[in-house]
Amino acid sequence: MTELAVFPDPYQGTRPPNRRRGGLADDVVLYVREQILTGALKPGTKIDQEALAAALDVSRSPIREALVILGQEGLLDLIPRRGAVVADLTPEDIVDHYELFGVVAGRAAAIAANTLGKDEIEQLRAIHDRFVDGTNDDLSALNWAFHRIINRSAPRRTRWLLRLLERSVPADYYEFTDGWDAQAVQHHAAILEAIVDRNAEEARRRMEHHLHESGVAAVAHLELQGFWED
Amino acid sequence: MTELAVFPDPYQGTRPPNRRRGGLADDVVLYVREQILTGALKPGTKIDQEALAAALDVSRSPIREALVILGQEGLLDLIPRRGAVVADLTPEDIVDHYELFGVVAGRAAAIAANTLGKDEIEQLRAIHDRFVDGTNDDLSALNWAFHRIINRSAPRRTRWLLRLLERSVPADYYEFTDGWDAQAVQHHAAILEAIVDRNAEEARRRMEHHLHESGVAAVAHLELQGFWED
DNA sequence: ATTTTGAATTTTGTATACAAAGGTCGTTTG
DNA sequence: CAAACGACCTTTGTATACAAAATTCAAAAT
Repeated sequence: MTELAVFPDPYQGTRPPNRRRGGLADDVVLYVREQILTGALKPGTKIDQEALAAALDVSRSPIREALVILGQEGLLDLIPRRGAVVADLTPEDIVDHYELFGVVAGRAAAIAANTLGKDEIEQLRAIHDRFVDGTNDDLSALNWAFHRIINRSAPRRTRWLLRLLERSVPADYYEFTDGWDAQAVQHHAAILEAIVDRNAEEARRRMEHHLHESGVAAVAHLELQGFWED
Repeated sequence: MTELAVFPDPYQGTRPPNRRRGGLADDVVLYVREQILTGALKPGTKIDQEALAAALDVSRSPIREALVILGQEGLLDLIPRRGAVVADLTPEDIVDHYELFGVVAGRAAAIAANTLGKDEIEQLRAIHDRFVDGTNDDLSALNWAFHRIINRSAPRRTRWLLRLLERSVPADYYEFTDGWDAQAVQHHAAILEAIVDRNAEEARRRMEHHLHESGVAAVAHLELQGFWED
């Protein structure tokens, strides 16, 4: 099946060119997740394993493993002996999800404020400067790099949870929501300032606020896209 | 294979007596998770699918689905074409995990302080009173009931994450750690008070503190059990 | 003696086969 | 006419078979 690059790939380039990453299940996960998050698969829709297998030209084995993963992510409801259905994703769910993202990323920001080295703070500032500039760069990559430096300072389990929360939610709103870049620049600036000041509590609050606003933007984006039509 | 009841089951009694819940994969998950969390399976140990299948007398299909789930929970590292390895679980990981548990449960507590009805608060107080009394009751069940009422008030996604965080960590420390019951009573009392006072920020702080201390207790319990020996 | 190489073996990943539970739809019965 | 029943079909869950990658281990080369 075709490989769809939906999210930034930290392993980019570090992997032999034409070698597949994981198994077919990973591809199925990416495909179905995309279908759900773009609204192509509406909540309540039953996943027909056989049909999906036929459509993607794989057997049911990798399909089933993919469904298990998406079930764990909360994007599918797996009902024993009755199959998988697309989970209900209301605006409240999205807001709630980003709120959770906020408290976890906020924890990471607080840790970053306490532990980031002078050099890492310089990196952060350099990335932020390019983000402010806004020309000659992929903004979403810079946004990702900014958060990456902060999150890297958090302990392992926190990084694990951040990755999980990042996956199961639409990630392309910042490319389309009008005025979001300007807002994000403000937020990042405030977060950076708090980190420079070694003010952990303020860094936490500002990161929570940033993610809260991200949630609002994500909901607006989905509504505009007709995610909740019909 | 034998069914091992490790965690409290909210569906207890609401399900036809002799009917299995999910598939065999669920049983495998419970079994392997228990093996990992009790230290029977040490970090770094490779999971032999064939051997596990033989040991539990099932085929590799449910085994593989179980490994995927445990991989998502962070208890196994799944390396493509190379198999599953028991993940490293250091004291720092446990502490970090409970800290995360804390910020999420803290969010739930804050919401509870704002939204719980008078009747629900009465239920909470009733359960807490029995918890304080300490006789004629299963303390761990009461502990669970206390948190359940609070968590029920949180939105769906938050409840989902709480369930996830609850699973992948040892849950029986409170039965063995000396003096834990007394501490838990104090914590619960403080949380209840903040909720009664409709003081959301205080409820959050106290819940975070409660989970933080739980993490400390969990680490102490694991250390006492020789979880990190050899 | 250490490293390298490559066939044999093991183990994973995927496909297919089979058993059983769930759903469908027409018939029957009150 | 509505509800209950049941034979038929569909779909899931599990087992098995097969292909390909990884590991092992012994022999050869440096």
